[in-house]
Amino acid sequence: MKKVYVGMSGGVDSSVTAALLKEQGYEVTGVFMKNWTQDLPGFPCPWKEDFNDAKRVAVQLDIPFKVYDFQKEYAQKVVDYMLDEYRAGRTPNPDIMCNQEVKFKLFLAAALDDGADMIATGHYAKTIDGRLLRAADDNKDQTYFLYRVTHEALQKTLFPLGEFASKEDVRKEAKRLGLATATKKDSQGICFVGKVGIREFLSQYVTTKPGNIIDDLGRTIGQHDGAIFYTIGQRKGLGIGGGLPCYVTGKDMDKNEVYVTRDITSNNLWTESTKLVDVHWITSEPVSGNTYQVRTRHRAKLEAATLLFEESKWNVIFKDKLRAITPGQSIVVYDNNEVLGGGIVI
RNA sequence: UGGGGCGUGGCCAAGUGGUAAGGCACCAGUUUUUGGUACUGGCAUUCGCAGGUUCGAUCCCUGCCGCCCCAG
Repeated sequence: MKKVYVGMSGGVDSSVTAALLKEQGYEVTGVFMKNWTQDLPGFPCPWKEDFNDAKRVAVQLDIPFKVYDFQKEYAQKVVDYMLDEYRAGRTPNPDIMCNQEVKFKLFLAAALDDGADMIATGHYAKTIDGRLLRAADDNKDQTYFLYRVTHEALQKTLFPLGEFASKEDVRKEAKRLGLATATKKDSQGICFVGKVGIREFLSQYVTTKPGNIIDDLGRTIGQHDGAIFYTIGQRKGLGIGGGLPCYVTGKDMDKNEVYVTRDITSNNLWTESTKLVDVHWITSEPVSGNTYQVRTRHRAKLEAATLLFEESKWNVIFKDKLRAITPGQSIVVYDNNEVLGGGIVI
């Protein structure tokens, strides 16, 4: 009987994951990863609540329950990474880093060390022979967040929810199983900051100064309270009225300037190609010159793009120009249903 | 201080005698395990100010204030 350690966050998805595996005959142990516990002014960190929910479900399922404390590593690998990227003027994706560094590295290692044969999470994805495949439910597919997980880690991972046709089915399953978390609301936003906006979070760690908002004709048309808060394609929060909406097209951290356009078709907003850094390919790299499907943000539709390896860098040439391709964000490459890997926009 | 034009919510902007369109911004909500996007809803008892005409004025008249343009 295989021993599986299931990462239980206290949400429905991981609860169902644990329950299903147990039902399938695995020897399941629930593990709550304690990654972040700090409160922010006005926003208590929800970790305790989540912990209680996870524990509650473990008791219901009558499975062993453990807590792994990764706070130190999480702060370093995820939060510091995120802050550094923002300071550098890029827009990072901390959840991708969390999967790479914490869930599918630290957690996996600790679980194996504890005697586990496999780990499992409530991600909507499939894995076969250490390959990563899109979830059956295209609407919930979370492979975008998982492209940096290694082949070796995937070989020891189970994603039971990948076969579900919809989130509704997962909820039904949770109800059928009578899980305490069956009706718990889905979490959104960066996992560790909970309900807090990224803006409030960053404010705690960086000092910011007001600066100019400049349009494509070089005119200063407004003021912002810190370039770090803005990202490419952003519309809200600029406070500029009159005429058409404004979208951020770029920023200069040294000058503390934010650039915008009112022209939704502006070339500053639409990109036809980009280079990737820190690429990660799960089993093998793409064939240079071939066309694949890429995803430039979670839940964005797959877009055709040609991958070209030139001057030691992977270039992505989109079939159609894409909106708001943002440095620091990830582009994930798909070969039909399989995730080949991806990289970070330079 | 001669001529012309304008002043509608934070911004842009319709209306022009019958009781304030629309867009942007903003706020709220929905969607979303990143940022962001998108979607839905809310948002001027009031039209620079003061008088007058009228049953009734943002719309007509007078004066004042402010702004712009052309002449200078």
